[in-house]
Amino acid sequence: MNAGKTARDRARAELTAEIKDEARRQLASSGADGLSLRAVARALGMVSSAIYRYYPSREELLTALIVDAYRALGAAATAADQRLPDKDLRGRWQAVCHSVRDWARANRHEYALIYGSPVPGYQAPEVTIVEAQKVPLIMVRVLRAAWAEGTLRPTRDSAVLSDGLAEQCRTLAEAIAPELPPEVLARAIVAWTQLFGMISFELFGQLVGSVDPSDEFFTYAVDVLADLVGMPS
Amino acid sequence: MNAGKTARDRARAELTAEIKDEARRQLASSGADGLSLRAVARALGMVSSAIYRYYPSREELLTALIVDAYRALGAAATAADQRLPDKDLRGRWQAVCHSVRDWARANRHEYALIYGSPVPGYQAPEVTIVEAQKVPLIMVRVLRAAWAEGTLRPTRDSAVLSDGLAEQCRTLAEAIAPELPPEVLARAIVAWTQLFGMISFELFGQLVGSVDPSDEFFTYAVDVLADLVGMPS
DNA sequence: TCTCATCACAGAGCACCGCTCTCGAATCGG
DNA sequence: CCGATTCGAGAGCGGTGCTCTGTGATGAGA
Repeated sequence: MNAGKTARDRARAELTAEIKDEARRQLASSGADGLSLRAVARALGMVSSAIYRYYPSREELLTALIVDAYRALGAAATAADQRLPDKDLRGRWQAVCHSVRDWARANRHEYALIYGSPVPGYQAPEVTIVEAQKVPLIMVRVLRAAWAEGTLRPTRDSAVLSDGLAEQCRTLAEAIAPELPPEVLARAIVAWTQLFGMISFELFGQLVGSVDPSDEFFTYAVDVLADLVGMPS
Repeated sequence: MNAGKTARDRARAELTAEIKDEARRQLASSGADGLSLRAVARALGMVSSAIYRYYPSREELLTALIVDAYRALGAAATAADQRLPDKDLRGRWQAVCHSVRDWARANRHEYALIYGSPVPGYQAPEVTIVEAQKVPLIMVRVLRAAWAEGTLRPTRDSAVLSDGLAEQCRTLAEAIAPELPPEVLARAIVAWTQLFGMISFELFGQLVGSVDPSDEFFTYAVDVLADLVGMPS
């Protein structure tokens, strides 16, 4: 893939990657706040102004790290899903949820970077939005499989969708899962927000004093969620 | 309350408050990252080093703002709960949930400060932990009222508590609600994490492209949650 | 009321940050 | 081989948190 490129081009691609790698290392050890272009430059033995030849600003570097983080998380979830037999729907659902948590715990600062408080004034470019949809899409994929099988259980409680919400869910369904009724999608979104809510609470220290360590609580909650969306047991 | 204090003491208390107020103003407009001691000092017409007589570091100022934010949120939730008749349990539950969201939307940066990614290396002092428990305690209070009435509905799905989780819930119950069985408390924690998960997703922009605006979704989800914890309808 | 310790504040300064500009050297395409 | 482009180094700007020092105001005890 580097064939036909000049030495300069190859050097540029390599350095761009090295800068990002070093930045990721610093992100992992000191968080997004502690990531400094000057420190990255220092670690790479170059002068700080040289970095700007590769990333025009600190924000662009962070964006690159954000995209990578979403990709890595999506890959982890996909792998977890595919590791189980297609027919084991509830198992797949649970595996996906657990893989997200495992990745988040293993990459706390990268998780915080993408699911923590956004930097004020930061406008997420299109590509990050696309990557961010990966995990929910995998969750929907499992749901679709269950729906296709006809084993997805109907909802059992009193909450009903308002007209506007049903409309939003139908619009969403058109884009990602045309056959799913709005009720199913609405519950999927509940499950989605719940999943990340738990993980954020655990990682951000809100669970200290209640269910910390939270392994068993997480397993339990994932089970509750599986029931909520109607996953067959 | 200032009686018996010297002029110096009163001036000190006043300035301490003024600094915090100005800091809160800056927090509201530019977020925690943008809060600068120097800017606060400038706005107050003093030199930056003078601030350190009142707050020994930026972190201490942030801690003061964090405590205030927890207090304000707790107060909002309490007020929402008390605004409804004691007997309207489901209404109280929903009102508390909505009040949290409303407060968060009206004070985005303060919400991000307390429920977003924590500053790396930041150790929450005891007082913030106490204040942080206010909202979940109010939720538990409504639950206890329903339990006392005998109208709390039993759980209806397949998820069962593991031994360790049941033990954690019992320990927690001893501290805050001795009569509640672990199953109820476990579900309350699910609801708690779900509530803040939704709000964070909404405020941090993760809902863009699915259910944004999310008013109706939130109302729906709160209803689902009420069912989940067994709130009578 | 005088005295002396304590306190508040201004200012200078340190080390860091993101970012810009300039300049000479290396590299490239024609 | 030559002109154009790219690159790295360095200096510099304005900002940050924080420390230190000197000076004047304030307060409590004699």
